[in-house]
Amino acid sequence: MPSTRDRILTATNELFRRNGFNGTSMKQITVAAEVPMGSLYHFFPNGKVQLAQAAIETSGPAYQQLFEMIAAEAASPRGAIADFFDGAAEVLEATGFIDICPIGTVAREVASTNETLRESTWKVFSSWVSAAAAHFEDAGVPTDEAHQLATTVVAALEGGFMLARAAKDTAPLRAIGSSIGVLVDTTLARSVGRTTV
Amino acid sequence: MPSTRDRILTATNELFRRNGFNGTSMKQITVAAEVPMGSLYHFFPNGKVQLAQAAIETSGPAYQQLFEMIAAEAASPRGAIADFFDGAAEVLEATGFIDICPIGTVAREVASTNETLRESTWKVFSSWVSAAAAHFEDAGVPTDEAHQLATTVVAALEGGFMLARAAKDTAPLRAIGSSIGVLVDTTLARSVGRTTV
DNA sequence: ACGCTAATAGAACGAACGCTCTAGAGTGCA
DNA sequence: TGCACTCTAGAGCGTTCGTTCTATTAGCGT
Repeated sequence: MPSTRDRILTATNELFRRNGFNGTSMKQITVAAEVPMGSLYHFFPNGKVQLAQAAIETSGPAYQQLFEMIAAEAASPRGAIADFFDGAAEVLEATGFIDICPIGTVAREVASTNETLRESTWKVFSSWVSAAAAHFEDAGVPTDEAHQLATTVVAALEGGFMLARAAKDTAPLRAIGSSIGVLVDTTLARSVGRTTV
Repeated sequence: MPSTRDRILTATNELFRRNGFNGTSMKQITVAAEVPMGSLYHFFPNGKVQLAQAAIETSGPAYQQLFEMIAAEAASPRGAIADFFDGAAEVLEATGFIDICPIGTVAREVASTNETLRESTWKVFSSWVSAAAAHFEDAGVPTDEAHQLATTVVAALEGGFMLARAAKDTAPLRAIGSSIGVLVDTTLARSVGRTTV
């Protein structure tokens, strides 16, 4: 049995994946985490925003670690991209199209209404972009171009989650993965061509 | 002064852009639309879901019309892409980073909780994809590939909205626009090469 | 055994939620 | 003028929201 605090964070992220920030109530979280109200406010005395921030900033690095693991096992950047999108598609199907990324949903919900949470979401996204950009740089893509490509990959992934859930079908996600794979490959080929010659 | 019904729909979409579906209350809508509660339920007797559905399904075609206008004025598919993303970036800046697309936010909020609204959001997205795919086909891209590319463009656009709002900066959106422009160009070049030879 | 702090437990608060209801104002046709 | 119907108007319904509150129960160093 994980610690009370961990159970709260896990339950929060899981509920955010289904219902988002505004669609999730504190009561729901206590039920899902099997924790009394008092414990919730004991660990997060500043309430829902503080809890959401903690949930975002713990799940962010967790996803990044997952990405790194997939990237390490893949034979090439393009292979890693394919594994990302295919893996995401499988998770979507397995979970009945619950959102994969709780952060994307929350990001759009709170961007205009809560500066604290907006900054948290961006902190996570930008760290993902930096991590992906580093891999593209390693493969020979110039810094600026690598960063741009990494930004596109993250955007396409999040956009893919949205379309696949709206469609209740993984086809859009797989199509996007294929397109992004092509983009990564052509970008790499162009960069290597330039730097090698 | 637009009709009461139109004022309600406009106010609803505007509030959805800021606060999403769950973050917007019926009371807020009556205030923004300058309409009494009675009128709201007169035009949308089935309540918030019916109102949201109407808002989504009226704004969807409106955006599509805007897309078509931009596409018609652009010199090439790639130019159209650039105009889309640059235009979106300018709107974001001008409005203080209020969401451009109310549908994307709502889509992720309700996908797991309301089948009616999920279907509405997908109806809109898939019509956008079809419209974009038609343009790529006109430019010589085979049907399947055109559809895949169009899906990617929509996903990248929505993902770009998310990142730009989270960052409070249009740089991610512009970077993504540039990448997608490259992708469109290479796909077109490859298709034309194949079909011409 | 004691005292102190961390954590558990859930009832209860005022505010806000989506929605219903009844009453009246406006409009067009006979 | 009188009738029928659409629309306006907002108070008030029961429910749920995020949060606070007081009380009780573990865990642990001494």
